[in-house]
Amino acid sequence: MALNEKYEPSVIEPKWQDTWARQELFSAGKGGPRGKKYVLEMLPYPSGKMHMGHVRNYLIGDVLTRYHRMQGFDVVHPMGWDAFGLPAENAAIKDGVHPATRTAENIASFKAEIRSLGYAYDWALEVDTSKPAYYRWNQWFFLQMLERGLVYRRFSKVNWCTGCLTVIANEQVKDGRCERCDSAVQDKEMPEWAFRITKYSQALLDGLSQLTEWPDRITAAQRNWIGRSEGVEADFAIDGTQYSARVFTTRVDTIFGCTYLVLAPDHALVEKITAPAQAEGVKAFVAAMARKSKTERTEEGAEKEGVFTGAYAVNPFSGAKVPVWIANFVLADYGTGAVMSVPAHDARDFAFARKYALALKAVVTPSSGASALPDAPDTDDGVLVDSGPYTGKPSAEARKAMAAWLAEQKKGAPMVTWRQKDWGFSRQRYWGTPIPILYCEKCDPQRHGIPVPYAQLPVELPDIDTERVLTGKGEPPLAKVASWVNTTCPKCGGPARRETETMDTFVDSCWYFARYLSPGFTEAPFDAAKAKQYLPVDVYVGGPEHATMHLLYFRFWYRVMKLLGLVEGDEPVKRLITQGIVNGPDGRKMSKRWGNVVAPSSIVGQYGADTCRTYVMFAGPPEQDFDWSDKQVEGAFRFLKRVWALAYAQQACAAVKYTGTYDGKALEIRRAAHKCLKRVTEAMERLSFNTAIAGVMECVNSLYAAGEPANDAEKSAMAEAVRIVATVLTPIAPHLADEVAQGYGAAQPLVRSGWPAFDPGLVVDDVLPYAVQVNGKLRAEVRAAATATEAEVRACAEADDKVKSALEGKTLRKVVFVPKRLINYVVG
RNA sequence: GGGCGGAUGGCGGAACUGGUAGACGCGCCAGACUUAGGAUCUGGUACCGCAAGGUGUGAGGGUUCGAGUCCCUCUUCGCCCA
Repeated sequence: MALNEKYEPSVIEPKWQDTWARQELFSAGKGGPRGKKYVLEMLPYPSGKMHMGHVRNYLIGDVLTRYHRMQGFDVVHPMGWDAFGLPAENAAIKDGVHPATRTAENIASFKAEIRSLGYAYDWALEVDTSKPAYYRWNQWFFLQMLERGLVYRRFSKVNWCTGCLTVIANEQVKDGRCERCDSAVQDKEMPEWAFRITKYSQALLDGLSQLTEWPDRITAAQRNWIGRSEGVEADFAIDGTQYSARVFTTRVDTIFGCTYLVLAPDHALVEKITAPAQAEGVKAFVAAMARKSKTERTEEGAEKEGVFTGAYAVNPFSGAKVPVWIANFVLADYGTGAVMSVPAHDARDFAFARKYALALKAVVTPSSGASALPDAPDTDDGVLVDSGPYTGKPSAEARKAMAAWLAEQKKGAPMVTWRQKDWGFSRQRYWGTPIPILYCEKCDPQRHGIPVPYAQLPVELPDIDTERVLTGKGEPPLAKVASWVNTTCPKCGGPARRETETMDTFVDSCWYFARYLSPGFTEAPFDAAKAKQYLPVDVYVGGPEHATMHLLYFRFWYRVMKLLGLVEGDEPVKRLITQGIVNGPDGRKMSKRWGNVVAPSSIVGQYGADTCRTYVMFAGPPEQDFDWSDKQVEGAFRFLKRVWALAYAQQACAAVKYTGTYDGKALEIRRAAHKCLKRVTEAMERLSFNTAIAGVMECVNSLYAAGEPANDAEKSAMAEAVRIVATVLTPIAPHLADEVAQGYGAAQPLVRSGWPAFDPGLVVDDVLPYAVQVNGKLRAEVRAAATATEAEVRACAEADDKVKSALEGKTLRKVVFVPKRLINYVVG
C-alpha cells in the first residue's frame, strides 16, 4: 500500500491500534525462543484523565515490551486498576454518585486514553481490584494470615486523618498532614487490624542485598525505614520505689555519662513515680502532649520541652542517682519509651541539658583526639574514661562487655529494635475490601472477632443508597447498612454483626501482579503454575515515591505468599526502574494550581501519539526529572515528518531487486543504517532511550545527505536503510513505523518481524581519525587505517606542520599510542 | 543532622571500561526555494580573539603521558528520612 505524501497521525494511528488489537499482537503465553519477560508498571488508580507521569511510566514499559517482543521473548505486559480507594468515595460524598459507577466511568476513559497512545497491553489479563472476584482473595489472604498470627487486632494510637475521616498508615503521613488530602493528622486511640510485617523486618532487610538491579536510593530508603538498631536494654531502679525504668540505648558505652533519664509523657511509670511537689506540672505537661500528634512533637525544629518528675533513677553500673524527666521527644511506642540521657555524647540530650541546665559528664574521648566539648557533644566512638572497670576500653569493646554484664546481673540484655512498625490496615470507609470478621456476643464476648468461614467468601460489599450511607460523617459507612451488618454467627447460629472496617488499598497492590497471570482463576488467588512460569517480574516501572510503602508491603506479601506455597523465591521484582517527574514548562510540578498542566490527550490530538512518545523518551534518561518543552515537542514532530518524507520520497526503491555488491555511496548508505542499528540496540540494552532516538536521527540525517539514489545498488541500499529506520523506531513510534514498513512491502506488523542483527562488517570504518597530542594537549588530527601500528601513525603525525613545530627543539621522553584513538608525545 | 542523586554551551542533554568534551534536539545566525512563510531544505553556532593562538565540564587540590570520568576538601541544588 502506497504511502500518502502527508504524514497524518490522526489517520494512521487508530488504524494500527485496531490492527494490533485484532491480531492480539501483545497477548502473552505464545512462547518465544528466548524465554519469558514480565514487564510491569505500577497498578494505577483510575482517575478520569491520564497525566504525563502516567504517559512516561507506561511508555518505559511499552518500549521495553515491544523491544523484547521483537527480540523473541514471550513478554507479559498487563494492565489493571487499583479501583478501590478514597477519591471515588470522597467524590461520592460530594455528588452522590456511587463509587462503583464513578470508578467504572473513570476506567473507561482512562483505558481509551491508554489505547490512544498505542500502548501494547494484553487486555485479556486486565484486573479490577474492586470486583469480588479479586477482593475475595484479599479476604482469603487475611484469613490465612490470621491463622498464622500474621494478622491481629490491637488497640493503639493511630494516625487519624481529619479530612478523610479514616486511619492512615505511618507511611502516608507527611509533615503531620495526610499525604492524600493534606488535612491535619491526629493521634487517636482505637482498635485496628494490623499485619505483623515486623516479623519480617530482618528478612526484608536482608533481602535488599539481592536487589542489585534496584536503584540505590530505593533500597537505602527501605533500609532506613526498617531502621534496625542494635543496642541494649538496661534497667534503672527508681529510687525509693519498687519500680524500675527500662531504657533502650545503642550507646551503652556512654552510660557512665548518664546524667538524667527521660520518659515518654505517656509512659506507664509517670503517674506512679511523680513526686507530689511536681504532680501539677507533670499533669499539665502530659495533658498538653496528649493534644499533639507525635509528628508535631518530634518534627524538626520542634522545641525540646520537658519537666522534672521529682523522682530519681539509679544507674545500674555506677549507682549514681540521676533525675527523671519527661519530654516531648521521647515516644512511648519506640523502643521502651524511656531513654538514658548522656548530654556529653548525644546531640539531642545535649540540647535538652543546655536548655534545662542539667549536668554533663564526658566519658568517651573521641578517636580524633579533638573534643568538641563543652560547645557541642562528642558523638563519635572513642576510648572510655571515668567509667569504672571499663575505663580505657574502646567503645565497641565496651558495648559488648557492658551488655554481657547487664545480662549476667539480670539488669538488661542485648536488644535489637526496629523503626518499622506493624502495618495497621483498618480503614473506616466503604469503598474497600470488607474485613471478613464477625462479632457474636455469645461466642465472642471479648470481641476478638470470629473469622468468616472460607466457604462464605467473598464477603461482598453491600449495594448502598449512596446519599444516605456516604455522608462523610459519623460511624463507618458500612455500620449504617443494617441489612448487611446483621448476620448469623457461624458457630452458634445466633445473631452476629459484621466488622464494618475495610482494608487499606495497599493490600490490593500487594499481589495483583500475580493475579494478572491467571485473572479468572477461582481455586486460589492465582494459578501457582503460571506464577512459577512467569514470576518474578523482570522489569517493574513506577514512581520512587512508593519506596517505603507499596514497594515494602509487596515484598512482605511475597514472602507470605511463599509461606503459603503460592510462589517460589523471595523477591517479587528483579529490576526496578523509577521514572522521574515530568514538570510543567515553568519547571514547577504540573498542577491545576499553577495552570501548567499539559494534557496527554491534547498532545495526541495536535501531533499524534508517536510524537508524544518520541518527545517524552527523547527528553532525558528515564530516572531523571524533566521540564515539559513545547518547542522540543515540535522538534520530535519535525523528526517524524522527516522520516515520513524520506520514506515517501524513496518509496520506489522498495521494489528494486539488487543482488550485486555495494560500494561508494551505496556502501555509505548501508554503513549508516547498520551503525544506527548497532547504536540503537546498545542504547536499548542500557535503557538509554534518548540516545537511541539520537542514533536514529543521525541516520536519517545521513540518508538525507546522501541525496537521490542514482542506481539499483543505491536504491536497494536506501530501501534497506528506510526499513531499518522503521524497525528501530518500532518501540518508540510504532504507528509510523508500521505504516512505513507496510509501504515498503511488509506483510505484518514490525513487532512480528523481529529485531535484526547488524552486519559487523558494516559498522567498522577502515580509516579513522587519530588525535595527536603533545603533552596531553591536542595539536592535530590525522587520518590513518584502523589497523595502523604505532609507527605508521607516528609517521603520519610527524608529517603534520603543527605537530612538527610543537615537537621542535624538545626531547622526546615517551610516546603513548592508543590503537584506533590517539597518539600522545611526551616531551621535556 | 543522616542518606541518595545532580551541577557539562543560551536551553534539554551526549561522552560505554580514564583517551579528540559538547553527539542528538531546541534556540539563534546565514543562505536556498518561495508572492509570502512561524512550512521545507542546506550551512554555521562552547567561550575569548581579526588571526595565530588561548581558555574551558560548580570551586580548590591530588593521581596520571592523558581526568567531565578516579581520590581528597569545599560550595550549591534537588529528593528522601529524622
